[in-house]
Amino acid sequence: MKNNINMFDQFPGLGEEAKIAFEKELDSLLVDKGGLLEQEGKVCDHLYFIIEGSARSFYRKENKDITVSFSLEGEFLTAMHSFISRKPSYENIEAMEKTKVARIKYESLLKLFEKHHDLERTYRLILERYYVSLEEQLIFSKFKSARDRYLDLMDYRPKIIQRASVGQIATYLDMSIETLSRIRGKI
Amino acid sequence: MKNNINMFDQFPGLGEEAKIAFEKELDSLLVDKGGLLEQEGKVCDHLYFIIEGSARSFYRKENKDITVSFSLEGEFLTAMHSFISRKPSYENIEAMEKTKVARIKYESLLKLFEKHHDLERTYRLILERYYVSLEEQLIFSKFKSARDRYLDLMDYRPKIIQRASVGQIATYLDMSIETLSRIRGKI
DNA sequence: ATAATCTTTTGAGGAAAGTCAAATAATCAG
DNA sequence: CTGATTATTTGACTTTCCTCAAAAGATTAT
Repeated sequence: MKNNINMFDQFPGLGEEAKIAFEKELDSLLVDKGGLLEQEGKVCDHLYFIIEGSARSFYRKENKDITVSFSLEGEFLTAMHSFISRKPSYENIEAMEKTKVARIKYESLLKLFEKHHDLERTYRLILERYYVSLEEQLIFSKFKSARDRYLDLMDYRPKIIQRASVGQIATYLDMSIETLSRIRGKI
Repeated sequence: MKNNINMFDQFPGLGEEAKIAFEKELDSLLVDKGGLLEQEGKVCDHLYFIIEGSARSFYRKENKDITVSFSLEGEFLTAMHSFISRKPSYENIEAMEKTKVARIKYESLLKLFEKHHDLERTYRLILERYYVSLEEQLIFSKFKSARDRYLDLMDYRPKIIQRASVGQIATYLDMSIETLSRIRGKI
């Protein structure tokens, strides 16, 4: 449990009772590099929290894939669209290295909301963060050139540049591998 | 009040009490074409519901602007990023024609949440919808060519094509006015 | 260690969409 | 209604980034 402690640090409003009830519903999971936490075509039933390691969310289109987000230790993660809508996901989530996650089932979460309104609030806050980061990503992708998108990523999330491959970063920044490689060469 | 009735139709789980309490906190507003509901630099304090008319959310970058979304009658609307984070907004929201909105203050909403948990849930659902549509927009902007983005908009939201200008649609679809004009010419 | 595989870099050429400029069409104010 | 302003279309040219191809560099399995 020591590992999970920081999970709630981000949500000071949460009462002891709710934390305990929440933790009771968690189970934990170890995934190897390249292993899938979520797969397109299936409804996403879990909200994850990364204890150790990192993950990548991506869509597949024909042969190429499009990275939507990278997640590191201490972050919550799910295929939000499917988790929300209860429809099959278009999203895949894979571990970028050996990764340990805690996770809670959608159903369990809804049940907890009935008893613990502060948990529903916390979930709302997670959702809000998700929203904010998505919006930032959208704006940023529209305003900036390929080169600036890369420089921004270096500023904001340098760890990702260390931990993801050029190919993965390229699909995240919406440019070809070759373009990214050339940009990196000229810094 | 007759006008507002459909506001809750979208949220069947909501109890009578909560509806009444919510409506008590609403005030309504009439904005002329081009009038601003929200302005960059200010914290967004309101959640809006469009009773009649339409609105456009956009960011400004140097001289050009970037349209993030269009909203029509029956839809909720706010500068979500600022509304959530309580930081100054980068977003502007303008009426695209003479527009009637109902709105509730952020503070009022939070107070209502204390008493009416079903309202907090409804708000969560609004947030979820916001999220889903944003994600769809992000994916769609990455997967598709300029031409396909336009064809998609025609399919999904034909009313927008009728009501927004070529310039506004172009900034929404992230292409130049000229490119959009050429695409329209070739259909 | 060595071959086999996968990833990244580099080069050449091409496609998509952008910019600038001018012409045409639509809208608005008096 | 008419001139003035604003929006849209069209054309010529440029830029950005993509694709294809091949070489160089890492990584992995045997």
